Amino acid sequence: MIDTDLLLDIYRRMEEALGHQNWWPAETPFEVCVGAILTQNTNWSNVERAIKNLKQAGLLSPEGIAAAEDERLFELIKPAGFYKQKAKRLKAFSKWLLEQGGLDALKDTPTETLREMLLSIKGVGHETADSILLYALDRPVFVVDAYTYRIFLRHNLIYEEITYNELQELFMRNLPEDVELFKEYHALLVEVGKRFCKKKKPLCGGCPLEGINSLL
DNA sequence: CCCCAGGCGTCCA
DNA sequence: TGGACGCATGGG
Repeated sequence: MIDTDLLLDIYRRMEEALGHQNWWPAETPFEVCVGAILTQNTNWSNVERAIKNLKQAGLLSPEGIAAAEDERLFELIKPAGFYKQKAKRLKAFSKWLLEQGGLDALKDTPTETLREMLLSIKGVGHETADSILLYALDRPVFVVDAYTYRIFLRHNLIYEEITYNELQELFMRNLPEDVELFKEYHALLVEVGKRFCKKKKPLCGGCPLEGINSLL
C-alpha cells in the first residue's frame, strides 16, 4: 500500500542516486509551455531543436506563434515530429493565452479553474496541462507521465488499470503540498525511467528503486 | 532492420 | 468509458 513514507523513501533513493535535476529546462515560462506541447510522445533532444529554431526565427512568443504562417511553423518545429498537429496545438494554446492577457494575468486564477481551462484547449491533455501548471505557473500539481506509470507498475505499487487522475491523487494525497518537491519528484521519475525502466527490459539493473516491491 | 520517445484526439463498440 | 489507431522525426 502506498503511503507517505513509501513515496518519500522513493524520492530519497532517486535523489541519492541521481542528484538534483533542476527542472524544467527553459529560459521563460512560455518556453516551458511550448516545450510541454512539443514533447508529447517525443524525445526531448528533438524538442530542443524545434525550440532553437523558434528562437532563431524570433517566434518564441504567444504573438509570434499565433501570427505565424502554418507552413512556416511546420518547418521550424518539424524536428519534434507530429509537426502538423503540434503547430495547430501551439497556435491554439498561444491564441488562448493572448485572450487571457498572457501568463502573468493568470496568477490570481484558482489552480482548479486553470486546469479546466487548459484541458479545454485542443491538444492539451492531462500531462501537458499539469506540466504547464507546475513548471510554468508554479502551482502545486503533481505531473504524471508514462514513466511514472511504468515505474510504479514495474514495482507492483499500482494496478494496471489505474487512471491518470487516480495516480495523480496517490501522490497529491500522500505528499506534502510543495511545488519544489513536486517539480523535483517528477523530474527524478523521468530520469529513472530513461535510465532504468525501459519498455522491453523486465529487469532494470542498478535501478535505485530496486527492492521497493510492495503490494496492493 | 528493429524499437523508442516527458501524448493527444478521433473513432467505434 | 475505454481501447485501437494515426500522427513523424531522430537516436540507439
